[in-house]
Parts: sequence; structure tokens; C-alpha cells
Amino acid sequence: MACLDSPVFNFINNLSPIPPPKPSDTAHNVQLFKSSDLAPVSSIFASPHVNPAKEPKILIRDDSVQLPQDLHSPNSVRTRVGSTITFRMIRCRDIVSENCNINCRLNEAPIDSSDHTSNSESQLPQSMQNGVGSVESDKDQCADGKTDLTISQECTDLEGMNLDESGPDKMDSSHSGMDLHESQLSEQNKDEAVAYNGDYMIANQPSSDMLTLGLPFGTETQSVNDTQKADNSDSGKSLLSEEPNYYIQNSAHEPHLYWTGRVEGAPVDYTPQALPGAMQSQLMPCNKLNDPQDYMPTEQNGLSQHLRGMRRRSLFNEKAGASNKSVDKASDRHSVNSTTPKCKTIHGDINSKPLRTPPCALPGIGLHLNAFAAIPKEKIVCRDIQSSINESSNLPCPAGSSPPPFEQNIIKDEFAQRTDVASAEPSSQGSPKKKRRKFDNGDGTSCKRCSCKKSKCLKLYCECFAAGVYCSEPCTCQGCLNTESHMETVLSTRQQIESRNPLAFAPKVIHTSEPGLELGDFSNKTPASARHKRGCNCKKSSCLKKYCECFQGGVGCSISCRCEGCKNAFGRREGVAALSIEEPKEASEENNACVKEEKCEIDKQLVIYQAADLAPAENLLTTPSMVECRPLACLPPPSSKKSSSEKPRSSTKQVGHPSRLCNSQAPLKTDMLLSQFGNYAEMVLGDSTSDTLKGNSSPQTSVKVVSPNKKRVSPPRMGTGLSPICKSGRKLILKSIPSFPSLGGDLNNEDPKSKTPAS
DNA sequence: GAGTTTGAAACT
DNA sequence: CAGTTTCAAACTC
Repeated sequence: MACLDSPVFNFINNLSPIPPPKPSDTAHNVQLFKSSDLAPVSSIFASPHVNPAKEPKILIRDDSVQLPQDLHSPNSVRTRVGSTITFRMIRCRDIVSENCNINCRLNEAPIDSSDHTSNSESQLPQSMQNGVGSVESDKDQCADGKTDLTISQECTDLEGMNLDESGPDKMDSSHSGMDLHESQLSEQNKDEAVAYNGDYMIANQPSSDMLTLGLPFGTETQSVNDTQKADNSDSGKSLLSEEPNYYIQNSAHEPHLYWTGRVEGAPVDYTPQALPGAMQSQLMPCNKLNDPQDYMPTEQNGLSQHLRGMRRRSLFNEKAGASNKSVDKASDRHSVNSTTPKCKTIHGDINSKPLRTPPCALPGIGLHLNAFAAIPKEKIVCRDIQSSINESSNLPCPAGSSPPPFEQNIIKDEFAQRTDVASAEPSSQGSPKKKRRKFDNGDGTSCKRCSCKKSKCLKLYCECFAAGVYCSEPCTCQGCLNTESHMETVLSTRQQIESRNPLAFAPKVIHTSEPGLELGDFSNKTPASARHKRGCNCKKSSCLKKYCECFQGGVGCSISCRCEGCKNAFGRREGVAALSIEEPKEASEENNACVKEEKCEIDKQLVIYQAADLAPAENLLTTPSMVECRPLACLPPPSSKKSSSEKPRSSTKQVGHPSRLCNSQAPLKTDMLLSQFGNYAEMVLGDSTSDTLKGNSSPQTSVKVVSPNKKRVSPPRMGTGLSPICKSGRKLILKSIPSFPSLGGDLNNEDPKSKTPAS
């Protein structure tokens, strides 16, 4: 790239140890960022090295931020292209990884720059300013800086990686596309910028580390504000002010964010009108959502995530739908949207339907990826926040009380559902229920639209309750007590259930690593990618119908299953496959016995994942070995009672690591963020994160996600592992896990044959 | 839309 | 812990 030649780059390069951004890796970078988010954070903080690398990014970011201020003529940019790329990537990070917040701040630092990155930064900024003038110009060019921001942001969420393209160049091109909204964008951008701030703010808070970095929120905010001020100070402020609105509720495992201020702060910024076209589009579906409550509360709350989510959604949805702005159309997008209306109603029923029901937002459900993207962030955020914040202490909002499901659960559920939708169900024909589910699935957190009559939605029978979400209008339940107004009841009930079964609210399906196995090997081994936590007990459905939780979750049956005549398309129970071959049923039992050990191992895996899900992101992130977490047996922690029944066995063996698990569990702290993030990433990304961690970042995955074409994304079945992404990611995990045979089996993915069931 | 089937959850 | 009942989703018609 000419840019490289440019004195500026040279200069920069000299300054910072960090090599010039790897354009080719952009995608990787993005992923990496994600991964970084997951694990690396520590590294980031730990080593100054990181900073340098980030610096350039930071600079960029600042520029981006500043862009709005500066209007530029577009052209200089390309030289910068590289820089721009990095720049955006940075944003991606910001968006993607909360952890990144630090980085971002640093970036923003330009304002403060002196503080953070002493040398390089200062230099960088200069370079930026000087040499980069081009850059700024670029950004400025974007003149649309706004547009850039918006674009970048949007892109960042989803495509962070792709953003590269979006670069100024795109800006230009995008403009054409964007033109329509440019005016809006400018405003929107402002908002977004603000939103970012908010995000950072939030993220920062959670992670003490970040704080330690010395990132001054104020500074950031200021910087941001400044930039924003240039454009719109107000929006930013409002957003910032909003931050406080977020409240995290941690119940041992279940962190839940609640948008306390949902109504308060939101109104101004969130109003779809204010939002960028994309945003609007996203919102549109939920027009009803106009009120922040509707959508904000649940997931988006976390960070500006709602924005992020919006963005992502917009990206996917819009793209999928057609143009970004399909927004208006967005409403049309899917029948799903039609469903959204309920959200509004919910809105009306503030009490009854808690925040969590963002389902409306999901409208894009069709796009599984979108859902993932959206969900993850939210969840991630939530966790982060959670970690940072303790439980509901804050929960001023009723929503806060919402029964906290494991995020993971939700996510997984989403996956499962998604997978279900995608795979199993022929797309549901028509039954409204099915459709609903799909929608819900997309959201992940969205209400499940239960129709409980006798359980009052206070039992696991109730999907909403089981998912940790309040029932909302879409639900047709009777005598529902799963509402904000009955928070106490809900919580107490939840506790009771958990006391009985600590894992009651844990995700039913655990997505381990290994997508690949699922499809292929399942015969012998259950697809490692995901497994049902407890295992199903199907007898008549042959695990071929949704009655089977495994099948419903889009995962193969595992040893832990007690199903009869398992024919799970996602993977038969290990024993079964062998049995089927050798001995039909009897063997099954025998196998069970024989397999027990394997089961234990498997269980461990499952458990581990669960644990990871719960908190342990650390494991994932920090150590590939995280797997070790398996010992999760510890998992049970939350509920004082350990679950008796469920998984203790697994715990038995590898106690060694359990500590981690335990740690992870209890602690949701900063690590939690990472871990959660990681988990989340895994869940959502399907291991892609792990890939990133490994360094395997597969552009593909990123591509898929990023790809403007929803289509790519839509199909993804995280859970099933169908998606290549998952596979890749899984591998990593598996590798890390080597100790366990079963895991090894997972590893098989790479070498399917190699797999030996754990013995 | 009503009725049946199914398997998990809850209960004993 | 095992067996039974209850429940709501999934499915069929």
C-alpha cells in the first residue's frame, strides 16, 4: 500500500512497535479483537505492548471520533486506507469487545493522549495529525465523518472486520447509499458517538482494569463530547447520562442488565427518528419499540449496545432486507416484524412485560447471525456490567428483578432455537407458535411467548421463566406471575427451583467445541459442538422431534442422554451409534455403563462449558486450557445446594481446575467480563472467538458474520456446529482440553477419525 | 383451532 | 431414588 510508503506510516511504524495494520488480517483483526476481548484483555492491560499496537488504532479512532468535527474532502484518504482500516478495526473492538474499551479510550486519548500512550501515542497523534492529515482528512473527508462513524460503527458491530472497506472509500461510496440519511446520519452519528461513549463508560466501569488504565471517562467522555459537541453535544450527553440507567443484576450466575432508565434517558436518543437510518431500520420493526423500554432493556442495555445491536441488526437486516434504510421497509421485512407490535403493547404494560422482551428487535430473526450478534453483545455487556456491578442492588427498575436466566442459557437457547429453526424445522410452516419461536429465537432473550395456564409462569415449564425473562404480551399465559410486578415472587421461586436444582436455569444445551463432529461423526460420538446438559430421555420421538431437547437445541445426543432409539440427526448418542451398529438396545445400557466414564468426561465438558458460560470466560480467554474448567462441577455453586443430582460426577475427576471454575463462578468480576465475553463469543460466534484466540481467526467466519449478505449469516447454526465458524472455534477449545478424551474426540474435528471416545 | 402426543418438570 | 402426576410444548388432524 502506498500508505506504507508514506512517511507518515514509516514514522508511525518506527514509533510504535506495532507493525502497520495488517490489512489482510483485517478480518482477523476484527476477530482478534473479539478474541482479545475475550481473553486478551488481561494481556492488554498487563503489557504495555498492547497499547502500542492499539495506539495507532487509537489515533485512528480519535480521528474517527473527531471526524464529525472536521469535515473533509474525501480523497486523501486512501493512503490512509491502511490506517483507516486499523482505525475501524479499533472501533470494532470497541464495539465488539468491551474490553477494548481501554483501547478505545486510549484512542480517544488523542485528546488526552499524553496520558496513556506516552510515546507512541503522542507521536501517533502527531502522525495522525501530520502525516495523517490525510487520515484526518480522510475521516474528515468522510466529512461525513459522521457517515464514517456511523458506518464504521455499524460495521464495527457486525462487520467490524469488513469495516476496512467501509473505510473512507466506502464512506464515499457509502455516501451515495448513505446520502439519504446523511442528514440524519450526521445527527445519528452524533448519537452513536455518544453511544460509544456510553459504552465505554459502561464497559469501563465494569472492568476495574480499564479504569486502572487511567482512562478517564471524563476525558473520554469529554473527548467524545468534544467531538460530539462539535456536532451534537446533547445527544452525547443524554447517552452518557443514560449509562447510569443500566443496572446489572447478578444473581450468582445470572447477571442481568436492566435498563432502569429505559424510559428516562432513552427517549430522546433512542427514538427511532433520531437514530440513524440503520438504527431506525432496526427499530422500525419494533416501531412500537420506540420506547427504549421495549427493546433497550433487555439486551441492549448493556452498552450502547442497543446501538450496537441496532447497528448489527441494521447491518444484517438492512443488508439482508436490502438497503440499510430499508428501515422503513424494515417493518415490512418480515412477518416477524408484524409480531413485534406486541412489543409495544408490552411497552404499554410496563409492568407486565419486562425489558427483556426485545423480541421485537429481533424481527430480523430470519437472520440468525443477526440475532447472534445482537444477543451476544447484549449479553456480554450484561455480564460485564454484572461482573462490575453486583446484583440487582441497583435494580431500581422493576425489570431488574427479571428472573435472570443464564445469559448463556439464553444464548444457547438461541442457538438451539436458531439451529432448530434453521435445521430442524422446515421452517415452520405456519404455526404461529413456531413462527414465534423463531422470532424469539432470533432475539434469544426475547420472551418465549409462553402459554402457561397453571404454572403461573413460575415453573420451568414456562419457557419464559426458564429463560429468565418476564413474560410479555406475546405470551398467552394465564395467571402469569412472571412479571416485574411480581419480581419478588419470581425471584423467590427461582431461588427455590435453583435450590432444588442448581442447574435448572442453566442452558440446556451446551455448545462445546466442535461443530464438525456434529454432522459427521455423531454416529459414534455426539457432536461435540454442543451437547445437552442433562441429556434427553426421549423414548418415542427417537430424538428426531422437538420433544427432544437435544434435537431442539440442534445438538446431538450425548452419553448423558437416556434416550431410546436415538436417531438424533445432530448426532446420536455415542453408545447408540455403536449400539446401533452392534447391539441395538441392550448395548445401550451396557454402553451406558461402559460409557459412564466417558459420560463423566463428557459431562465434564458440558459442565465446563456451563461453567464457562456462567462466568469463566477467563478460562477461555486466558488459557486455552480453559477447558480445564471442566471441573465445573463447581458450577453448582450458586445455589447453595449443589445440585445433587446433576453433575457432580463430572466434577469428581478433574478437580484440579475446578478452582477456576469456582473462581469464575463466584466472581463475575472483571474476569467475568472477559469470560463472559468469551463464552458469549463462543456461544454466539460459535467458537469463532476461540479461533481468534487461537489465532486461527478464520476470515470466513468473520466474513460470514460480516458479510453484508445476510444470507450467509442466516444459515449459521452455531449450536449445530454446522457453521464453519463454530467448527474452527471449537477446535481450539478442544485442543485446549486435551486432557479429556471426549474432548479429544472433539479435536477429532480436525481429525475426525482420530477421535477416540474418551475412554 | 381442537385434540393428541410427548417428555420434562414437579411431586410423592 | 424411583415412580407418578402435572404441565406445556410439539405435533396432528
